[in-house]
Order: sequence, then structure tokens, then C-alpha cells
Amino acid sequence: MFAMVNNDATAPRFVDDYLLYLMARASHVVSSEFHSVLRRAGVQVPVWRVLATLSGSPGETVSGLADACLLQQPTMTKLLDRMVRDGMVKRLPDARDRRVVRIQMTPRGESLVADLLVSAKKHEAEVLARYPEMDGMQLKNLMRALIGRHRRGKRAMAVAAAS
Amino acid sequence: MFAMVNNDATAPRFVDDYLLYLMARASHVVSSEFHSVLRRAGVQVPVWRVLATLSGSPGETVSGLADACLLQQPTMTKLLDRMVRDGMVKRLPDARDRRVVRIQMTPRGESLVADLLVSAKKHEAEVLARYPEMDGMQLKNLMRALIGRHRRGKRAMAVAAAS
DNA sequence: CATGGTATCATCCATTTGCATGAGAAGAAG
DNA sequence: CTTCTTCTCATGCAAATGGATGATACCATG
Repeated sequence: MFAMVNNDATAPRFVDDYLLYLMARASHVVSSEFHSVLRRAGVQVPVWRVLATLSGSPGETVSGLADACLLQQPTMTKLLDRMVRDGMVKRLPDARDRRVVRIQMTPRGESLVADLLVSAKKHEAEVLARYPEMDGMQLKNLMRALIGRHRRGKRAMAVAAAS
Repeated sequence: MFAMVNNDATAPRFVDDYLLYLMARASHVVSSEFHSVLRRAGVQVPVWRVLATLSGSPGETVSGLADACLLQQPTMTKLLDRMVRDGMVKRLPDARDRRVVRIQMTPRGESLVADLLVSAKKHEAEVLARYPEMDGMQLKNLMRALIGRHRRGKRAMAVAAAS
């Protein structure tokens, strides 16, 4: 009789009608299902993300991986340190630009990601099967639209700060 | 001529067609716009989440906040330590159950969140305005459906849990 | 009113993360 | 060639995070 203040449909909490929260929660909820699969396999989420990214585009750069995995560049450098240590990937120099480091999976990384990709696809199919009324491709295209049409610039962001 | 292997539309990377990745990226991209607003205001993302949650349902418990903010309970305890230290919230004992700790905003927390809520609503409107072809409420309902119809995992869920 | 099971929050330790910065390399302009 | 700017990755340190565990408190049974 205390915790259920403002908990009925007529006066929902702000967050329950806030797009950013709903997106974060939806992503969290759906992802955590697969994350428990990863956990059982002894693979950390960021490691999975790196391997999954590399499996589609080998020879990524450190910054490229950081961007793809939604991490900062220094975080990715340190994550790659661990993955190199664990024999998942290796660093290779770029032929044309000596600043650049290219990341390649080792056979160990390849075989690990091969198994995980199977699990991931299976899980994705299960998730989509829960929503027979909505088209999976349509849902993905919606997400792609949200991703694509965002305001440019990682840093400079003057969200209605002016005036 | 090296990085653009498998980069055409016919053979997209796995992750570019993987629902969980698209959702995580969409959430990340949209949220990071507002996160830079928070950054300029000197407010950490988890702090904002706690305040936003409390603004709609005061007297939340520690575990309740952890669940709402997508964090572990020990992480929330420590976050609340900092917020108490900074004068944003205070801990109150529950009258009926001495195990429970209720969290309440201080006036300082209230006034901070009031400003942020204005910014958040403005930003949300801007985001939705970028997608004139899609209905905001429909988009939110879609997210709510994804949240509600997930496989039971961690704990019970309040959002759209009934039926 | 004991007892065992469960729930809530706090604490501990190792690991991970972010932010600022540093080092080296590339590119542009004079 | 020199200088200045920009870019890519690595390093260092403080802070945040997660997972296991500990301390209380509630609760159902006998």
C-alpha cells in the first residue's frame, strides 16, 4: 500500500511512457536471455560482440570494433588485450598505415564464434516466434531506421540547449 | 580495399541483420544523444535513471530501483550511497518490513530531476519528429510488447505483466 | 517459540570501464 | 624539409560494476 502509488494505467510513471527507457529496457530484456547463454558458455558479452563483428568483417580496426561494439576505444584496446591473451584474436599491422592495427580471429576464436552464431540465430528465431503478428524483417527495418536517422556527431550535441 | 570486404548489400555482416544487435544499437544511438545532455549537466546516466524512476513512483525500494534501472542490486546500493552523499536522495526505513529501505528524493533531487524531465521530453519529441511516418505511440507500444512478452528470467516484471 | 526457508539490503574483492593523456604516424601547407 | 594539425592506438589512474557472500528480518510449520 506504499509501493503501488501511481501504478495504475491512468497515471503511468514517466519512464513507462518514455521512448528511450522503453528502448533500453526492450533491448535489455531481450538481450539478457541470450546473455545467459553466453554466461553458461563462459563468454563475456563484449567478447561475443567482437567475435560476432569479426565473423562478418575480418581485419577490422580497433576503432572500428569499438564503434561496432558500442564501446570506447580505450575499452576496446584493453578488451583486445584480454582476447589476445586468451588466444581468441591477434593484432596485425596494416600495410599502408602504420597507425592502424587490424584484428583477426584465431582458429580458436573462429570455432568459438561458429558455435555461438548457431545459438544466436536459434535464439533470434525464438524471439521472433513470440510475435507472430509482427514481421521480423519489418521490425529490423524499423530498428535500422532508428539507427540511421539519428543526429550526426558523437560529441557535439546541442539538444534544444539553445534559446 | 581491405576494410570493405563483404560490405555490400548482398552479403551483409551477421550483426547488421541480428535483431539483438539492432535493438542495442538503436537504443545506444538514440540514448547517447540525451546522454550528452546529461553529461553537460554533470549528471551520470544511472543517477538520471534513478531520479526519473523516483519522480513517478516515490518510495521505491532498492531492489525495485535496481530492476527499473537495469542494474544489479549491489550496484544500486552503491549508486545510492553516492546519491545520498551528494544530497540527491535519502534512505527511509519501511514501517512494516524492517528489511526494506525506501528511497526518497530530497528537494535538491526533485529540482534537478524537474529540469531534466523537461529536457528529456523535449528530446523525445525531437526524436519522434524525425520519423513522421511512424506513430510514436505505436512505436512505444511495440517496445512495450517486446518487454512484456519475454521469457521469464530474472524477476517478475511489472510492465504489462498482467493478463 | 523454535526451526528452516526465503527475502532484502550491505559488504568484499577482483575485474572492467571511462576519461584524460601520451606516443607515434600520416597529411597538408609553406 | 619543417611545422602544424589530425588521426589511430596504447597507457594510467580513479571510479564503477558484477558475483559471491554476509547480516538481518520476515514467514510458514510444527
